[in-house]
Amino acid sequence: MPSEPSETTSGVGETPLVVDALVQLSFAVQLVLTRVASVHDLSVTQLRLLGILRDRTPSMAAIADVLELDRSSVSGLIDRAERRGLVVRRGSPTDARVTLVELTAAAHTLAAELVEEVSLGLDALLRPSSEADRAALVRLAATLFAAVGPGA
Amino acid sequence: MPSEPSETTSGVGETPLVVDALVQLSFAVQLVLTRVASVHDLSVTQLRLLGILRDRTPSMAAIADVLELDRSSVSGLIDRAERRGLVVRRGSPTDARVTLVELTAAAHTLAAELVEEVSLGLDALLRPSSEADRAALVRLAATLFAAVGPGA
DNA sequence: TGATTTAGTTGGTGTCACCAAGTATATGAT
DNA sequence: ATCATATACTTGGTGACACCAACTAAATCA
Repeated sequence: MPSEPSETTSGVGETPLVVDALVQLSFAVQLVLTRVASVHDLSVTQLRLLGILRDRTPSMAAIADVLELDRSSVSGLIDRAERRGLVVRRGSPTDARVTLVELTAAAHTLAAELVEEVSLGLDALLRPSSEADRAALVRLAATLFAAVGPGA
Repeated sequence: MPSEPSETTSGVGETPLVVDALVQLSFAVQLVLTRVASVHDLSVTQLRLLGILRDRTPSMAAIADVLELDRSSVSGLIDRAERRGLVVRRGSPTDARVTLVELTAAAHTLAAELVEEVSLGLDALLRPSSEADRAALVRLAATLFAAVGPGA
């Protein structure tokens, strides 16, 4: 539950502290993403989209799966991205039903900048933490990643 | 956000891994929040709002500060929450300009359920990780708050 | 008192996410 | 080979959310 720093009364199991920490951390990261995105006049979703397309050219359906969005949501998302010159729709050579989505050259450049800026923002967030704790975070995310699957 | 060597990063060395981990983790948490919220027909923002109001009765401005939202966004947020019987607007006895926002009894009950469900969801996420890594996560989040302060 | 700041609302715009319904293409069963 | 069904994507409609600019009302201070 997104609460403020302290106080987590109930809490199931015996891990309210961890739960709070996770939620807080998550919102802090989202805030960094939101800020970086907004500097470039993008939404966090568009930012995420660029991240996904940096090394892939997936179908609409594949994008919907990764983002856990409805297909129609992806249609709109790609419409807007296309209108802004960030992506191009391409037909699939093997299946006339599918549409593949590809980053434009300009968007590739932009994506690189965004990665840089997000890194800077998150580094700032992590700077006060110990190296050991950061390593633990990486392990934790890797474990989680194995269970849940690729997210962004 | 997939990684890429972020060259110019000032302080930390092998940054991209940690950055990736953080972002992945953040989206995984948001996904849990989104699901829990949607089961109760709420948005993540409303969920967050309930979390904040659980132990406070802040002014509109204070809510805007904590959530880092525009005041007008908070107006709309509270409008919708009020329409759904989750909160009540109360005038301040000391300053006729300010509006205090309070959870209804029903919303208090709901908030407790939500905390429960989020805890379950996040516990599931963390289950495969070691106790030591979870402890590191808590430390990390705590450090982060000391530096950045509440609000995220 | 009169000017300025602060609190909150309203109106307008754009993004985003959903659902239901529709088209087109592929696949499977008979 | 054909017909039913499944899959890929789009369209239209709705609502939430977030922003900005402009506005009212109440405090503050000069």
